[in-house]
Amino acid sequence: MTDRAVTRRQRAPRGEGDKLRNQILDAAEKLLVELGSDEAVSVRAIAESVGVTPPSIYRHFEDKDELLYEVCERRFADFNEAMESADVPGDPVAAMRAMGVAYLRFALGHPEHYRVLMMTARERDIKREDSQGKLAFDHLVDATQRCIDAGLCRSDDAVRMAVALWSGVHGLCSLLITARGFPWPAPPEQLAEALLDVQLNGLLKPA
Amino acid sequence: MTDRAVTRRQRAPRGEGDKLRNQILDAAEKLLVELGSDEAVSVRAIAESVGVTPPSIYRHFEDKDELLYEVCERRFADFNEAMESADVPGDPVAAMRAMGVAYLRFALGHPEHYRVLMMTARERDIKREDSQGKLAFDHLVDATQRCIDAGLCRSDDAVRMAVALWSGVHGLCSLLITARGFPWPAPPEQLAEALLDVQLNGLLKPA
DNA sequence: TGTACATCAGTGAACGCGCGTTCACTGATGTAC
DNA sequence: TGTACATCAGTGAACGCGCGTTCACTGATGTAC
Repeated sequence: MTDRAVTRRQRAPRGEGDKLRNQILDAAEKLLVELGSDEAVSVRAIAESVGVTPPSIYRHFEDKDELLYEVCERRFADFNEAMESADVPGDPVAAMRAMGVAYLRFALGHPEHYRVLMMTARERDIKREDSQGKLAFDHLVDATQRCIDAGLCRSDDAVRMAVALWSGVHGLCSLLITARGFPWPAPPEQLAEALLDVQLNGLLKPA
Repeated sequence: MTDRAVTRRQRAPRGEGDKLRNQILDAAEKLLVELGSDEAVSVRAIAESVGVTPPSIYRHFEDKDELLYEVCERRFADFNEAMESADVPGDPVAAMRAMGVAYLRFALGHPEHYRVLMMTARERDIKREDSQGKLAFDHLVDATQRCIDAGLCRSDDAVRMAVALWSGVHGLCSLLITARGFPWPAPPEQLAEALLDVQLNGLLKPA
């Protein structure tokens, strides 16, 4: 295989080790989305798709788990941005609804990331309290607290209310992702609207 | 290994092929619960734990997927029984609440089964419309319809309302199962009560 | 400016593994005559 | 009652696979003198 020698990757100059690192993350993300599950993505396939040998991966990531976690965490930063821009000041109820819709859009737009990060338990994740997922939840608690402060809610426990909201939206997203064969009575966005109607009616004081 | 010949399993008489079949299901279930995921359970481990060689499995099940699916489906029959006994006639609102609690109890009591059946997408499942999961959903729709018939609900779309309820309870269950490291503000049953308060307040007409 | 040297990103080859599944078979159980 | 035979549950051995990871290495890039 003299081809090998010819195709051999140009080694990155000193300062630019991050270039390959990012290429690895990009390739891993692409494979994750194509293959639909983190277990279907192999280190070997990632290496091949970058044009590098498998051991190179280990110069940049401790192991496969860390690599895939970082792939998702990176995309979840976008998720948090989407949540933040949904969370407009002013009407706190409208903000909560907008956040719910943004959540659904993100989850259904990136179902594989969502699955890996929010529907898969791994030992490592349990240790990370600073994950993007936690950040997103904090936003939700803030928005709920604003509703409480405006005197709009039945309860004054922002955390529990946020858990209820999160449960509903997460539940809908994960069911839509998992049970694709289920005879859903309406398209996702409509189901989300109906769900949010229920949740908000339940959280807020009757008009 | 003359030991092998000594330990060799007594072959089942003609009519009793189901005996081994059930032993296989039992062993697979035990392993599933111990190991916590369907991928961690191997056909070889199941065979060994029954005291049989791996190929024997294939006399009783088409492949691994079918075996594990049946393990869960079998347990989900219990789930449906629990849902049915929760669904007492009389007060339809109380019935819905009781079904929600029964759902949570089952999911948290059998998290591995729940994960395999309700949190994992597999090609095969999509084809099965007669699964126990679908049956459980139908119960929920029935209970919701009774609330509607009693003139208690804001909406008259039982299916959409049931989807909203299911989303909430499933969401809470799956979050509790997946995010075990999350700083939950209360024990599961209390979170469920709070969630059901929200959901029912949201579904029902204000008093 | 030129040469010897250190650095370290990426390589090639292999490790050791467990997996799901197939195949031709064995031999106890039951049946026919 | 006794013998030849069919059945078929379970076996033993192997197939072929892809996996994550480790290891000693190579050789271009950059640095010191």
